[in-house]
Amino acid sequence: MVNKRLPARAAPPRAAEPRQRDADRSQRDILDAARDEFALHGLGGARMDRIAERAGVNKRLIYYYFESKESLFLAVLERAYEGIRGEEQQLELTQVEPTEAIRRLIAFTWDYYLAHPEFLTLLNSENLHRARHLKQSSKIPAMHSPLVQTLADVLERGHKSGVFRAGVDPVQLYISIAGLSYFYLGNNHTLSTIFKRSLLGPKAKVERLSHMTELVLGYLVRD
Amino acid sequence: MVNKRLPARAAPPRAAEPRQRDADRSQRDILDAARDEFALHGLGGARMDRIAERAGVNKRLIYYYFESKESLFLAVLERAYEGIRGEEQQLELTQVEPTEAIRRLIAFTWDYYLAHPEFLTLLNSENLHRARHLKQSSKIPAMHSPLVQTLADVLERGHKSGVFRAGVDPVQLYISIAGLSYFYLGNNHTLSTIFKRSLLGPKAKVERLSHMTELVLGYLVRD
Amino acid sequence: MVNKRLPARAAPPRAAEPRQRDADRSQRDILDAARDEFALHGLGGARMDRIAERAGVNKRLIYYYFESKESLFLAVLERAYEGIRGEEQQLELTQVEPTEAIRRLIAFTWDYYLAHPEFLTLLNSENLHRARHLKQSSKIPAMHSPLVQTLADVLERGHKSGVFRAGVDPVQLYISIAGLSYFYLGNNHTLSTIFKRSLLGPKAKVERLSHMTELVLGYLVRD
Amino acid sequence: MVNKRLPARAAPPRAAEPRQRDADRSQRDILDAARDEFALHGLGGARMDRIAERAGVNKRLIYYYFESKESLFLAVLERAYEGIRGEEQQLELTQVEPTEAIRRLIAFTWDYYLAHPEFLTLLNSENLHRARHLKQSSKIPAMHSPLVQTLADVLERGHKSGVFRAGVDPVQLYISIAGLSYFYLGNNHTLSTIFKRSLLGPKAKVERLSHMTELVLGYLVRD
DNA sequence: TATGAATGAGAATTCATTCAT
DNA sequence: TATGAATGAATTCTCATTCAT
Repeated sequence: MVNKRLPARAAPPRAAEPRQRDADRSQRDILDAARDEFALHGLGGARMDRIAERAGVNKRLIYYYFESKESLFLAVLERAYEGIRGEEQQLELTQVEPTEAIRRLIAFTWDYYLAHPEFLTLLNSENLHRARHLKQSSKIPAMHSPLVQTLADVLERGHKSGVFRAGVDPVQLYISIAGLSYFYLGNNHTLSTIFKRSLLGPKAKVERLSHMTELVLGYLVRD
Repeated sequence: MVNKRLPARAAPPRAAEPRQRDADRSQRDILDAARDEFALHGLGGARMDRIAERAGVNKRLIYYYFESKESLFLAVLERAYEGIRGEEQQLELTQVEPTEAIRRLIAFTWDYYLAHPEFLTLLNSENLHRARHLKQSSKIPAMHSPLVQTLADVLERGHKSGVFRAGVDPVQLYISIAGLSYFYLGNNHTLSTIFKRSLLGPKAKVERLSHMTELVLGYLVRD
Repeated sequence: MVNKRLPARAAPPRAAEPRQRDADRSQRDILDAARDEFALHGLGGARMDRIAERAGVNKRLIYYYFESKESLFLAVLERAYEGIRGEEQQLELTQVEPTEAIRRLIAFTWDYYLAHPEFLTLLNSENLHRARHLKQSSKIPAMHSPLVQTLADVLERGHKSGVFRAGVDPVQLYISIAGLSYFYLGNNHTLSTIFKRSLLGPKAKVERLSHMTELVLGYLVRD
Repeated sequence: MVNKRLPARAAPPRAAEPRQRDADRSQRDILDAARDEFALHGLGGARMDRIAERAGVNKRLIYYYFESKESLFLAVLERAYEGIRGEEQQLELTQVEPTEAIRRLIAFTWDYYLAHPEFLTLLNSENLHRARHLKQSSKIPAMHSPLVQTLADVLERGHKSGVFRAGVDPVQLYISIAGLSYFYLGNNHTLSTIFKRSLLGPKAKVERLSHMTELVLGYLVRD
């Protein structure tokens, strides 16, 4: 039941017969399993045993490819950022009208978080650890310059065409767009409990997305 | 020669001589220590040993007052919600103009999260555990009806006086207001790393607060 | 069979019923067991499991009293030095004639090493680790000043009374006296194998002691 | 992203490209590496991984040439004894005056131990294991008969010419000569710590050698 | 002859919790 | 109310060794 939250994505091999000697496949399986385990239990609560079992590999193999639990976590984190930033870049925000670009970005963020709840949990874990792992990675910060660049371009175009208000900081806006989805989805368990209301029903989801879109565009678009 | 005779550890926060027998004080100290420990390390990473040491009590005493780590966590969580909701109620949002009420709520949320970073971490932990503890508490949901009530009242007054737009869901709006601060502050470690930019300098803080206020009011206020 | 080498000295309690709550006794039992285990297998080869079993305590208790394997090793080492230096001081070398004092010291060293083979092995281990643990102890070097003092006194008295040669360095001499027994006993397994000759039979022991005594006195005493 | 792709370890001592197929060279490299590793960490503390890395060969190759860690240790031990006994035989002790022969033997032993500290550590390890490996070797004891023979000859010649005292057991004397250097050098870390004095400075070394020589000759030579 | 992939059986250490006083 | 002593069940990580090519 606990596992249900995470889509079964590439069911682990779990084969009883001796594992294929396929280094790449083994590493991928380990990373997939680790991502799910870390997402489900956090860094501290994750168990190397369970990761091995999920991945269908011998526990020792994890240490063969990844040095320790911590560096495995970093590897998972890097893959996670690669995932979202990679898809994000395919939105082609610079090719469409500014208003449409903002709509797309909000919807994409919302959909991605919905489809990848583990991403939220991983970030929470990493923040609990004060970005200790992230700070060892040079790859990750590099992925974010284009994002800021793109958003700045959208905002500028919007302003120049007289549609958007002036003086909007792209980083500030990005954090707001992300935060609107992040908090709703990542804290959905406590929120739905304290407000006694389902947040993930089909209707609720539609409503949230339009609320967020209206909120952001209501602010950006000047009349 | 042996450990117990030469306690080389960092000097305990409280006196070494047997603790005064003060039940209330002990419980409070335990809760404070637990809150800090859970905030710093999450539920999984928290150590009963450290809580006892921080609280200056014998570990056994924690079990005397609180049944287990889990129920200690719940007690901490209840106190945390009591804290924020209690202060929130003193904002007297129903007594002031709708626009001012929204400003106050945004600023209060921001300031409270800033002053109580442990609140964010506790919520993250609780969500990681799918609100398992919260669901055992009847006190907490009860605290939130007035909040929704109050916000609904503000929105209605704003609409009736022709200032606010119509059809705004108070829960939806509350989640947005909270999320805007929550994500920025709770994920500050990863965000400042990936965006290579300090988020907690005096100037950055002022800017964030006005960005959030403009965002929300830019959406709510109709022209 | 392997255990036979070390005298059973204070048979471990090994009781099945819950252990007495006697902190001192527990610590002593652990130290005794650790000494035997370290002596038998070296630091690297020693097993915390076996120490716990030998001591008749729960493995966890070892960590309760001693921080780690390494600091347990240091505690054992300190006790070992205390043992030999303590007995040595009761020889009253300053009270007897110089020649007799040297005889006594040689015989004592020989007998002590014979009775405490673990002392030799512990020192070997510590040297393998480049005295890493010893260097953390301030107690141990302090124990050795009196020894050097005493030996210096003996040598000086011997010289003044015209019996001993002049210019003998007490540290140098002590190392020689210790080394003569140490190598013979500590390397007895390889030596008896390569020389195809028992070194620990009653006759061999008598012969070794008189050889060493003649060697040292033959050098010291001038004619 | 993963370990195996970014080998961050200290650059291996040998080339990374597949090793030349040179059976003799590989075996020699393995033995050298194993000797160093065993000397540094003892049998129990030695790591097959490190030996392979040090030797610049694949770990599997060690098992190809040497059956197991234990038999590798024996091979190392045999080479070590061959080394010292081989050089010793070139001293030509039977060709020189008895007094000079003894001087040479003492100096050689001292110098050899100084130049080959690993020899001492290997012997310590082997004695810790009660000469378990040595006992499987027939080669090693055979190397020692000539040594005893030679020393017996020196002693007899010395006695016959009226220079040496009578009744000196060559094995006994050899053990003493070896022990005087062995203990000083092999236990140098603990000794220099407890006596708070450097034992390996140039002056200290000269003094030790003359002390040992005087000690032994003071005993042997009759007046 | 040579190697990368894989593993089972431990190893030290940790942790929440209970016992006895 | 308060505490020092004690523990069973994990948990991460290690290690010599074997498999498949």
